[in-house]
This record gives sequence, C-alpha cells and structure tokens, in this order.
Amino acid sequence: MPDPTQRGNGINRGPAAAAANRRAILAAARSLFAERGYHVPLNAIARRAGVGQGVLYRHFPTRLDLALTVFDENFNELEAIAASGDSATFEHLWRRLVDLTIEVSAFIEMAVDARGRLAAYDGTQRLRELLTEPLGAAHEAGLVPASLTVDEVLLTLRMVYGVVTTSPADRVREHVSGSLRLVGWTPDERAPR
Amino acid sequence: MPDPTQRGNGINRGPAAAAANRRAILAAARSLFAERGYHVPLNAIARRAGVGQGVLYRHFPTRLDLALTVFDENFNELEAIAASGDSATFEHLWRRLVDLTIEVSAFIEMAVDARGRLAAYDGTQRLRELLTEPLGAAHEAGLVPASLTVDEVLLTLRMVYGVVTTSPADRVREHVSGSLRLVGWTPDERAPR
Amino acid sequence: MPDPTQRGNGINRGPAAAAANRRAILAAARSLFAERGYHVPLNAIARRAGVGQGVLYRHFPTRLDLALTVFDENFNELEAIAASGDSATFEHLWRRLVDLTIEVSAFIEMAVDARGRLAAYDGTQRLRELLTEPLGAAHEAGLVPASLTVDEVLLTLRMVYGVVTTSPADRVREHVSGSLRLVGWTPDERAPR
Amino acid sequence: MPDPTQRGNGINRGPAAAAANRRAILAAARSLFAERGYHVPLNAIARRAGVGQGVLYRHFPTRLDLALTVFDENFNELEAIAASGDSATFEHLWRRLVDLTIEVSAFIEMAVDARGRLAAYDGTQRLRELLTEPLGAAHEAGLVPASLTVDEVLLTLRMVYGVVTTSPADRVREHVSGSLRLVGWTPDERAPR
DNA sequence: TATGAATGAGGCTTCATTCAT
DNA sequence: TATGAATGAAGCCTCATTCAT
Repeated sequence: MPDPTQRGNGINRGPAAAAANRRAILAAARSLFAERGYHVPLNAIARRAGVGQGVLYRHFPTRLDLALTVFDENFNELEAIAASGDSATFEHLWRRLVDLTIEVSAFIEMAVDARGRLAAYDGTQRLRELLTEPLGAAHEAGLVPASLTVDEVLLTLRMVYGVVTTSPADRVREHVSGSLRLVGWTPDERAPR
Repeated sequence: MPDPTQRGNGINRGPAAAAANRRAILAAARSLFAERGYHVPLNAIARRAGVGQGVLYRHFPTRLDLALTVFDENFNELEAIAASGDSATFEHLWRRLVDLTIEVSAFIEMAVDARGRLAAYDGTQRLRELLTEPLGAAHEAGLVPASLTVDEVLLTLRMVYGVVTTSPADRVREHVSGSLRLVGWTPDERAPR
Repeated sequence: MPDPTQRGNGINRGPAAAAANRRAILAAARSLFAERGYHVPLNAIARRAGVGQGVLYRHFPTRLDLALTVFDENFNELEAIAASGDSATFEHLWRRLVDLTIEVSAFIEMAVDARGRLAAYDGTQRLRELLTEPLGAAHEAGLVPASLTVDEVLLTLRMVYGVVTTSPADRVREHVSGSLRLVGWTPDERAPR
Repeated sequence: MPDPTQRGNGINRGPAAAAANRRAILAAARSLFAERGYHVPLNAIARRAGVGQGVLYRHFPTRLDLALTVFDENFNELEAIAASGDSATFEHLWRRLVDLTIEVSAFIEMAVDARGRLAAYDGTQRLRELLTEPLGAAHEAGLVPASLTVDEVLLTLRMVYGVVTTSPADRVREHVSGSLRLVGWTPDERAPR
C-alpha cells in the first residue's frame, strides 16, 4: 500500500493525491517563474513538482492558467494583509506590493502574454478591491493625501514594474526608490505626496 | 530573365541587392518587433523581408545585432531632433520618446536580453547625451523646472515602459497620460511639475 | 485501435514501447554507422528506427552517447567470448575484433570525436581487461609467443583500423590479411610471430 | 591600375591573377585541412586565400578536387626527394612519409570520402612508382631486407595512419614508434626487419 | 487517476552551390 | 574573369501536447 505522503514515486496514488499534487505544482511553478522567468519549460515545473506531465495539464490546461493561479496566491496573501484593518495596513500592503513586483518579474511577462489572449482578465480589479478599504483608512488617519486614488496607486505600481524590468539586477532597489521619489513618495515614510 | 525589382521570388538577385536586402530586413524586423515582440521567429522576419534565412545571418549574426540596429535608427532619429536646437526641442524629443515607447515595446524585451549578454551595452548613455543639451535649453527658457535632471527624465521613461507593457492595447495612451500626470507632467502642455 | 506491433505509424504507442524503441534506435544506429559512418544524420537513425526525433534525444542526448552504447554492446559480446575460458578463446577474440574493425569503421570516427570531448573515456581500457586472461591462457598453451603483450595486440588492432579505412571496400579483407602477415601474424593459423 | 600582386581587394584583375589565386587557394586549403580537418567549410578556405567563393569553384569544382591537388603537392615533394638518387634516399622518403602521415590527418578523412565517390582513384599508384627505385637502391646497398616489397611499405604506412588517428594528440609519435617496432622497423635506424 | 514516453512541429544555424554584377 | 551576396536545403535541438498503460 503506497504512502500517500510520498510523491513522484511512479505509483498511481488515486484521487487523494490530487490536492497535494496541485500544491506541489504551484510551489514548483512559483520558484521556477522567479528563477527562470515566465517561459520556463513546463516539464521543468512538472519535474520539480515530482509529478508527470499529464497531471500538470489536468490541473492547469495552459501556462496562463498556472501562472494566474500562482499569482492569485499572492492576492490571497495581500487580502490577508488588507483584512488586518488598522491604519498602517495601507503601508504594509504597499511595501509588500513593491517587493512582489521586484521579486516576480515573471508577472510582467505573463501580463504581456495575457494581453493577447485573455481580454476578459483584469487582474487589477482584485487589487483595486483589496486596496480600497485600507486606502480609506489611511486617508482618515491623514497618512496619505486625500486626493490619492486607488487607480493612482495601481498606476504607480505599474511604473515600478517598468523600472524593475529595465534595471540591472544589482541596482533594482536603488532605481525603484528613485522613481518613487519622482512621484513624490519618499520610500522611507511611504507617505505619498 | 528575372525581374530585379521583384523581391523574394527565389532568384539570386546578386550582390546589388545587398543594400536593399539590409533595408528590407530592418523594416521587417521593425514592424514584427512591434507586432509580435522581440522574440518573433527570425524566419518570420526573413520571410517578410523577402530574403532567405542565410541572408539574415550574413547581415545580422544574432537577434541582438538585428535589434540593436533597429533601435539605433531610433536613436539616429532622436539625435536629428536634438540637433535642431531651439527651446522647443526638448518637448519634441520627449513626445517622440513617449511615442516610441508605446510603439516599440519590444525594446524592453531586448533590454532584458542584452542585460545578460552584452555587459558593455548601456543604451541609456546615448539617450542621456542627446537629451542633455535640449534639457539645458528648456531650463533656460523656463519651460521645465530647474531641478529636473536627465536621469529623472530617463527614469520617467522607464516608468512609462512599465505602464505600456501592462496596459490593454486599447488603453495604453490613456494610461500613459495618467501616469505622466502622476509625476506632475501634464501631457498637454508637457510642462513638467 | 492502433496496432501496437506496428512501428513508426505516427501513433503514440505509450511508455510500453520505450524498451522496444531503445532497441530499435540502437539497431538502426548500428546499421547506419556501418553504412554511412559516424556522422550519419541523427534523423536518419530516428527514421529507420521508426521513432520521432525527440525519442532519440530522450534516450541518447548526444551522438556520442548513442555511439558509446552501440559499441558497448560490442564490448559485451567480446566479454562474453572472453568468459568462455579455454585456450582457443584468444583466437576467437582476435578473429572477432578484426571482423568488428572491418565492419564498424565508424568506431574510429567516434574515437576521434570522443578524444576532444570525453577526456575520461579510454575505450581501450575495457579491451585491455577482457584480453588479459585469454592472452595468458594462449601463452600457457604455447599458441602465441611469450613476448606478445596486450598493448601490442591493441596496437596491431589500430594498425588494422588504418588499413581498413584506407582500403577500397572490395579489397579490405585482402589488405588486412597482408598487413597481419607483415606483423608476423599468419591469418590462417592466427599464430602470431 | 590595379596592383597585380595584391589579392582579395575586390577588383577584377583579369586572367593574369588566375595562377596566383590557384596557389593562394592551395596554400589556404593546406593549412586549414591541417588545422581543422578535411571538412573545414569551403568559404573559410576562400576567405583565407583572399578570393571569392566563385573562384574556388572555378579552380576546384569539388572538395575532393581541391584535396587531391593539395596532396598531389606532397607527391611532388616526395618525387623530388626520390630523384636525388643515393642509397639513403629510401630512408629520407620513409621519414618524410611518416611525418606527413602524422601532420596531415585530413588525408585519412579525404580517403574515406574518396572511397565512395572516386572508384578510379588509386593514390597509391603514384606512391608506388616513386618508391620503387629508391627501395631498389636500398636493397642493393643492403640497407633493407631483400624481401621487403613496395606494397609492404605502403601497407605499413596505412597501418601508421590507423595508429595516428586513434592516438591522443600528445602521444602520437610514441605510439607510431611502438607500431613500427611491431613490424620490425626500429625507428632510430629505419632499417626494416 | 497518474505516469512519463512519444510525437512532431517549429525554431535555429550552417554551408554548398549559384549567379548578377 | 572575379567577387561575394543570395539561396535554400539540411541538420540540430527543444518543447508543448497527447495518450497507452
């Protein structure tokens, strides 16, 4: 009788393993997207996950499905931060968004890919929703200017993407700080304009 | 007797075609980079240019050589603008830079590719040089704030890249305008901050 | 429903075919190396084996891997002969070595290729080992001069290679006989010197 | 008015240059065969010779024609040695033959190529002729055993080829010496059997 | 249901050969 | 007659995707 906690041993372990496989695939994809970019071969992901090629296709029919799910998990994390609900939440969220942007440059490649294929996808909607309440709280606490909108926050994030992608690897954070200063965010205080 | 004005008809048109071929390849590459991105198959470029695979390799041994030449032409155009030398030059330059950024998003992908392979390549140096004098003139004419530096202009451009790349094709210009407003440039007047 | 005994019909025959495919590839490689030399196109091998290009790469990532495996099988056969253990074994071995040399001139080309890439590979070591005992037995039985060493046997073999490679196909055996006479081996008796 | 001693300057210098071009091609081919083997790209030869591709084809329609001509020059040199006519001539010839064998391993590759395509070519005939007289002189002077025939000398040479081709580059001469000892030639004295 | 081998299209690159000038 | 660019076939290799077991 096979050990269900053991994966990738070539034994069909039945439906019970499906959830574990899914998690393993997502973890593998996350790390490989970060290491080798969005276009990393799918079989490398399957290999690192310890599953067969077929399983990967069962769970995620296209590369885009896989990538969207990986990045969805980031949204889950961000939503958890947003739910904490004090006035510093917005700052935490922003900090985490910038870090994710720096870490996962694969996201931008996915976005390019998705633009052509997934007209319906507007990943920003979810971001918009999770930012609304924390930004309101920050407004009330006087931590950000009253005029700052959610859309401007998102736009700034996309500007950060541009800077991240075009910076030499060893100067990314320095350039990001410079660009945030340009829009009037002093990175130390994270107090916009 | 073959018609020498006809391209891509499978006939060896002889060395006289070399210059025309080179131009045809560059034009094909320019349009395909814009349409399909930096990683468009090289044989698609050769096909659109109406030349054999080998000709493309003779003129441009690597994809990077080809891309650098294409973008070099952009620099040439920008330098021509810069040379005109009146106080509105900076505005013209900036407008053209933003347009190029919107049109040729392949440039960003090339930059990523070049980063790994062409340590010596710093495309921004050339940009920096051609901007210096026009920005000085704009300073003197009071058209831009005295504090605005060339590096800030370049950084802004990279932020624009980020917005371009992550925007749905039909809303690119709208988003770019929004982001320029964010950094205090009102796109209508091009009067920064 | 596809006929699983039929090869190369464009149908995915599943993993069960792996072992059969491997054998088919090796057989195809063996015959094509003999017919067309070491540098025969790999896709010709895949075609004769009735498999896709990718399968060949899965089993043998490089041409050298494939060739080494093919020739390994020759070593296996020789070692089986060597294991039989009577005093005539050396004669059998030698006869087979000469025949293999004549049949598989691709071996020499592979050796040239391997020299540059596989510093660790010393194919002769395995030959040396399998010859040692049979030569000793032949010494004891007085079938070969006491002074004949394993290295001399190997050197003679390489001289035979030279003659094989430079002889017109229809006179190979005649020339080999002549050259063995030169070193004092009368091919009829196989009684060296 | 072009300088006829100057080659590869892109100017059509008329028929007078034909002989110089031919010599340049042969010299380039000789060095490149030695450096990179028989299958060196033909355009590399044309480039080193400083001529266009077309000229190479005019003079030598096939790779084999070129190679045969290159090696013919070796025969010319050997015939010059043979013509000197004293009793040590055979020894000089033999020494030069072994050296050529070691230097020009491209010859063996050409031989493999020629086997399939040039049934009529028996390069050995010319060798045989130039060796006959010197070997006779050596016989008369008692420098070689009376039984040694020209064909045996040629066969030995081909055995040397085999050893050369299969030896690690840094041990070629050592192995050749060993093999000559095997056939009873002590390399120091060059006194066969 | 999971495995992982097989398929084969597609992209890259190299040359032998041709041919306009 | 010489040049050297153009052609395009051919080989190499890499995956995305399928499917027998």
